[in-house]
Amino acid sequence: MNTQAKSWKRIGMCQDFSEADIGRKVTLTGWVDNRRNLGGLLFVWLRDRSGIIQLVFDETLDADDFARAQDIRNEFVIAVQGTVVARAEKNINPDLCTGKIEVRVDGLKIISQAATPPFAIAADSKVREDLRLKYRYLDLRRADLQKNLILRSKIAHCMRRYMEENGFVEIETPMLTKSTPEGARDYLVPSRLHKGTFYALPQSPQIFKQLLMVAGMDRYYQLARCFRDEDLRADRQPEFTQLDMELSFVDAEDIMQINEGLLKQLMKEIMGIEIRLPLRRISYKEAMERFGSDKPDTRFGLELKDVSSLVAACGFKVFANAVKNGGSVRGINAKAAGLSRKEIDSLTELVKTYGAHGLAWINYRAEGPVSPIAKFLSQQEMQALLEAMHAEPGDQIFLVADEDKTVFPALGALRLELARRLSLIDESVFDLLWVVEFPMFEFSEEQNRYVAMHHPFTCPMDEDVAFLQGDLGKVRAKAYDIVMNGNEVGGGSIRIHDADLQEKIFKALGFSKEEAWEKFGFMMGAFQYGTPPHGGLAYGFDRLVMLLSGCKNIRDVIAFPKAQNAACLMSDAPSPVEDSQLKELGILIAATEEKKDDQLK
RNA sequence: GGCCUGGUAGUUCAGUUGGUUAGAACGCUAGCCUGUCACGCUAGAGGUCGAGAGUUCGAGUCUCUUCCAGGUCGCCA
Repeated sequence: MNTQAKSWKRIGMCQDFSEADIGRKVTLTGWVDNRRNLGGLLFVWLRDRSGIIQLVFDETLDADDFARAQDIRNEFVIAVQGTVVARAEKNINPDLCTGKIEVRVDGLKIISQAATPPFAIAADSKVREDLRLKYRYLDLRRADLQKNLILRSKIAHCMRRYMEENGFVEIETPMLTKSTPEGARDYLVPSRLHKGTFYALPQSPQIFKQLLMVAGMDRYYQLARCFRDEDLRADRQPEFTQLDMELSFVDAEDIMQINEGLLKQLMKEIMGIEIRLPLRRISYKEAMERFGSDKPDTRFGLELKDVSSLVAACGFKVFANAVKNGGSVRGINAKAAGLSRKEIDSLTELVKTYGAHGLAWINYRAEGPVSPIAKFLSQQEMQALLEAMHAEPGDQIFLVADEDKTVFPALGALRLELARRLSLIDESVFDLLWVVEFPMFEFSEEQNRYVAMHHPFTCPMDEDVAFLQGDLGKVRAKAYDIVMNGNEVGGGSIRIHDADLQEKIFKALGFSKEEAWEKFGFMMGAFQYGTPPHGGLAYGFDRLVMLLSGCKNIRDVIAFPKAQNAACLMSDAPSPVEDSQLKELGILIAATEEKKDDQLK
């Protein structure tokens, strides 16, 4: 071999080379992406994180090397030495960044052979999700996933830079923390030194960041790992990352302003989009009434209309009763939708999953309205209804009648589904807005009491404090969510820094002073020693990256995500542990069905 | 916990009313090939139809149970 004495250290990555390097002697390393063997001539695409460059092996190569080149297979890791040469005009590949050049190989080293991968390593390959997750390290070789992780890193860097420039200090908070009631299920970690007790992994750094304000750190931020033991969704993983921040001596206005600055910088640097400030703000009430959602997608219309008063006295019992019982009848006008009966049936199934009992519809044809509820309505009632819905011939009206807490989500979901089916969403638009004036409390049927909608340290709006002794449902919070394209990407609030007010809130939530001290004592204790007014916000970092990368699933922006059942298909976590480990922790596992079966054998 | 969709070759999928030996493309193996870039040509290997039970003369196809994956409602302060 004529090149043995030379170094095999690469002098650059695959995509670093261009026509400017023609004639240059190079050493390259990477994975074999693809090969085309023409007998006396062999083409290999060499791939690394940067991209692809074509290698040519031909008769000018040492005979030994050429023979070994025949053994090269996809995904082998190789090193080559050679010369960058120009491609003839007719051989230029316009789809490749390096398509005008190639490397004429004069030395080959097979660094690592590869078994045939279980699926093709290609950007567009459709592969079963469980296979992708089991062989995640191969899946991550795909250019599109690598692109996502690189974008994720860029976004994190952009955020950190903005925070540092604005006087924030990055501080790490503990992962082994105290389990607190309220909120999501905790992931628990048993303690060896204190048998029978458990740490909890943080659902968020909430309490610690507030204590940092008590400590006088003034402005804190962290790219914080968080854990919630709840069921997964396409945009929800059990462990995830937040950009978390907390600021002292601020009001909601200050926090929104500083975050608008962050969003502006982010959109400009990452997406090349100039957003106009200040961002739109709408109240929770308005969001629900107009869009049926507290995270409205306002890139399209199809707004909800309240027609309760028009049908309160009509002959259709479902409508009349809904209004009589304090609920409402609301509708959406699907302009010129032209949906078939079958499609309407599938929409009915959709609203039923949100608890609606049915979906009333009206096809407003040129010759008049056609509807299964037409026979229950007088001509005047129908006319008033159509007018209220701004109906024109060709439109389809959909109506849901129930309690508001059912009507809103049902119509909110229907609105999104209609937009998808009618292709009303412009995917190139980024729609950012604040939703403000959230309710402080929501009634939990399960616990038969009011619970904090955000968390119990959220400050109520000044003008609503009086309602704390009365109608808790009326109390609004100094809380705000940032919504992007119908997704909640961040949320926060002004916190309570006044012990008396905090006590009132706990009382409203049904905690005695003793209970509150037992659960949150270290925090309430801290607040006795001089607490600045403070508030903060946290972004769902993974979700934000997902939206900015255009991905539909949060797994595609996380290096090693969990499957839908929260398991890691690659490492097989969670898994049983050795009995000795359990013994050391003082833990006994209650017999499961499986174990009982084993014992019977 | 509920609902919906899917599971057939290594991968992506087709498989009609239950009926002969379950197919295609890509990938893989071998051979040929000096300008390929979705290389081409020839030949070949590769299947517990997710698993179990049932109906039937006969099940990839029908029924039940179950496992796995995805989506979703509940849940996610």
